[in-house]
Amino acid sequence: MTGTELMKSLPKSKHIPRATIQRLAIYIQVLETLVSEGVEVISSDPLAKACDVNASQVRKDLAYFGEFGVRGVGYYVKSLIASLTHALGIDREWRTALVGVGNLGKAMLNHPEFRMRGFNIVGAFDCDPFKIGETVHGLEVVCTRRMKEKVDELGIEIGIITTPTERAQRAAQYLVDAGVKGILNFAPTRIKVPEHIYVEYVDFFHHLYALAFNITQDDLK
Amino acid sequence: MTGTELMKSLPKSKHIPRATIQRLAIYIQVLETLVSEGVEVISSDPLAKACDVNASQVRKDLAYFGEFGVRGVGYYVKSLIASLTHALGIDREWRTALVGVGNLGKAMLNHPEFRMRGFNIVGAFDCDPFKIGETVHGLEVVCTRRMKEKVDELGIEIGIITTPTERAQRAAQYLVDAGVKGILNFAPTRIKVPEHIYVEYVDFFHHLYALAFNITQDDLK
DNA sequence: TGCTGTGAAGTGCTTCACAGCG
DNA sequence: CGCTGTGAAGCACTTCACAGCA
Repeated sequence: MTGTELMKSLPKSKHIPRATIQRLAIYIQVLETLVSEGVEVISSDPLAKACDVNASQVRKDLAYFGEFGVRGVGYYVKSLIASLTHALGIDREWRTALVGVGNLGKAMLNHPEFRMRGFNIVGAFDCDPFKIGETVHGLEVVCTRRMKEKVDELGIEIGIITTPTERAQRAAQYLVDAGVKGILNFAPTRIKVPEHIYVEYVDFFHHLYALAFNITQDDLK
Repeated sequence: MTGTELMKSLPKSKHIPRATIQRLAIYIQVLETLVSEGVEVISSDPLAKACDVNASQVRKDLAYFGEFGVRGVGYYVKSLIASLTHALGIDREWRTALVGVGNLGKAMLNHPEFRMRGFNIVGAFDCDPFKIGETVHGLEVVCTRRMKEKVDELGIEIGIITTPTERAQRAAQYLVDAGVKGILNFAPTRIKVPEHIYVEYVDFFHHLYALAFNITQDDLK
């Protein structure tokens, strides 16, 4: 399927719910598993069950981006993956920079899936003089102050913050000043950035809180 | 404030939206920052701004759990934190087990905030014979097959999966069989568990997809 | 007076139900 | 005939607006 074909199947310019985007990521994940199992076609019902959502929800979500299904048949798995990755804008390379080369930062730099999924970490920054110059997974750790220079040079659009909590805001400021368009923040704190910069938070504690709450509720019964 | 006082301020038995629980975690995060800045009282409006939500939303969310505010004044920060952590059930120790001692797993075992926030990682499991017996951050890595024994012995209620994608389902099965009540899954795949087990997913790629989508949309304009 | 707590109104996402097409 | 795509209905969360209390 070509890019042109994909483009013409974008009839909607309506606002797309954030929840839909989140589910799209799940659909892609499940569809990739299906490919590895040799499944070629799937209808909305089993796909929905595998994703823990309603079948109408699946069809409606997909319909925001085009008509990908075949009536009476279902969706061709591989072509649907292609359509969805295109719709999300992840069918290309995204260059990212990581700030904060601690335990978590190193784990991310060594994580093979970033490259596999097109989110190349091409810059690693830290403000600790003992870490600067060190090579982690083939990448030289550079001083935070040289961020703008590197971001421009390498065409970096997304920043990943893996600093300790107290240095997250400063890392965010450096990334914003360097001109990134989005930030993935692993530090367990809110960061302040200008309106036009997108921030996504990865906070395991929020998820642990949700687990604790649900388990506690159950135990009360 | 005592536990008894907190209990009596739970007048609602209505269903609490999941979104509310997620925001509660944010409120606690921001309130903790306020404490460290020496702020003693805050009203819903500035708290809402700091959390990027509507002030009514804050008041309604808090009202699910009791009446914590003082009219004409606002909320006492420290006492509100106490009330909210109690409401979520995180004002106690939760014992957790980690499965998969790779890069990410080690980063988690070395992450000081787990203990700080009461989510003690007291068991570390792996199926790799070269890793079994190794000590990571003072914890001995134990064979996955001994999970039930250890979970019972240590009173573990929550499992954390940091295995590679393909071993996540097996890890989940071991955890379920061992009797945990909730699972935090870092592997980028859906896992199948019985109805009564809670699962939370931490998937950075989903967040990166959202960033990529938003940035792409902006660039189109 | 100032800010909370909350019924009522508003909004947007989800689910239903079925027309329409392969 | 089976399954998609979609208007309409349903439902849940969010925001408004103000009564009520410190």
